[in-house]
Amino acid sequence: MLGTTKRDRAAERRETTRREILDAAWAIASEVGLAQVTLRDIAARVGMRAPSLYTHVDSKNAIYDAMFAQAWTECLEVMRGLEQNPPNDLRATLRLYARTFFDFSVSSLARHQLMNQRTVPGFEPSPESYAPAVEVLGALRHRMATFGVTSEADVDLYVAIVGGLVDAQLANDQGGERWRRLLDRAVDMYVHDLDQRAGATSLHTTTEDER
Amino acid sequence: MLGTTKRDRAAERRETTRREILDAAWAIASEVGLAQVTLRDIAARVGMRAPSLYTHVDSKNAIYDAMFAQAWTECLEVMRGLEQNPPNDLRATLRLYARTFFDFSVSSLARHQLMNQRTVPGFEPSPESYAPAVEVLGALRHRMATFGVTSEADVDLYVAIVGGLVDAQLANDQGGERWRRLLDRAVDMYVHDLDQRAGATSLHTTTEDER
DNA sequence: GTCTATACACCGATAGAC
DNA sequence: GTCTATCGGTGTATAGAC
Repeated sequence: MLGTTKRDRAAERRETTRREILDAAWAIASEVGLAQVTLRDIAARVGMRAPSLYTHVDSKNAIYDAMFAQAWTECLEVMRGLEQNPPNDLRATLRLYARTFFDFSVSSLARHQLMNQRTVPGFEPSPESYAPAVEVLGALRHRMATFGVTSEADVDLYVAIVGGLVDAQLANDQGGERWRRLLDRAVDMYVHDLDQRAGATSLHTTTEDER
Repeated sequence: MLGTTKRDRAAERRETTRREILDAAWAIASEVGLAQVTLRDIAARVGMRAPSLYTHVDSKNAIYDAMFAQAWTECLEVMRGLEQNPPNDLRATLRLYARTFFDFSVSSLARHQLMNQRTVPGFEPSPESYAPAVEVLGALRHRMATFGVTSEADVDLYVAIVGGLVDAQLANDQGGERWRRLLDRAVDMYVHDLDQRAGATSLHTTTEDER
């Protein structure tokens, strides 16, 4: 049917333009900073005037929202990729997850600020865009549960430690490895704490002392 | 001398006005958010027009800079206050420092954003304003050194852990205690790791300086 | 010295012509 | 769909009143 084809082509074109807008926004964000992205700059990069963007996006924050969803979706894919050939002990798993998330986070300051910090004044992610972020945490929770780590506090502590290392790295030694070097040590000390607690409650699920 | 008195009085008045401006900025920041502070709102609160502020401050970022210095100076005083009757073992000391810094940070979101996050787009603290922040870290370093903890990595890890807990608390459970409850556990596991390493390096627990 | 009015350049967003 | 014109908002520079 011709009508359908036409409509598909139009939708496809629309999609492409939207992609170009987001790509332009990412480029500007990584060049001059996330908060320094302006609609006029985005428009100029895709060959438009600023108001024309509004036929493709609802607002500037909608652009941030789409970028937020993109970032966390990409993160989710990276973390899901780890489930292919997973390590069979807790320590190696948490080391791998920590390093993967760390490297992903540290590889783009603008993206990390969008994902994890509130560096854009008025922006609050929509529930739909927030979903993949929740899923990343859910995947981690599920993975940890297979090793018997199920308590909220245990997961919270792991998340806080890894997040703290990421933040410290980006804030104080951007492009360096000063905090990255501490990842394995931090995980080991966390796992040791878990083992100790598991021993106390006689909930031993993993063999330890590999290293 | 009359001249001197007059000049003193003028300077005093100037100082007072400056204080009022900063107080107004803090008030607005805690009410509507740090980035939502506008010169016109500050001016209105101190009974001025926006441009008049420029006779007392150099720019809006200069206001942020002064607030940054205030915040870290206050933090320094709080942390210095702990040196009055200090605990005599490492664990208790690090627990105390962590909890004190945590509670200080968590008690004002706007202040924490200004001190530790880059939530204000164009703002970068001046070296003078940054000084008290460095001093806080220096005081911690000195305190830890009295217990033989001198390596940069050891201090870095402690800072990252505490900072990670603070960020997680403010980002995910503002006003709650979900991550605050993990403070002692985190410190204990950190101290245990230190002890283990001190044992592993057999001889020197204190003379492990690096870089 | 303090403050004001005015003005400028920039921002996100809207209205309406083509 | 894209444009121009414009609105209300921002930080800030400056000239001049008191």
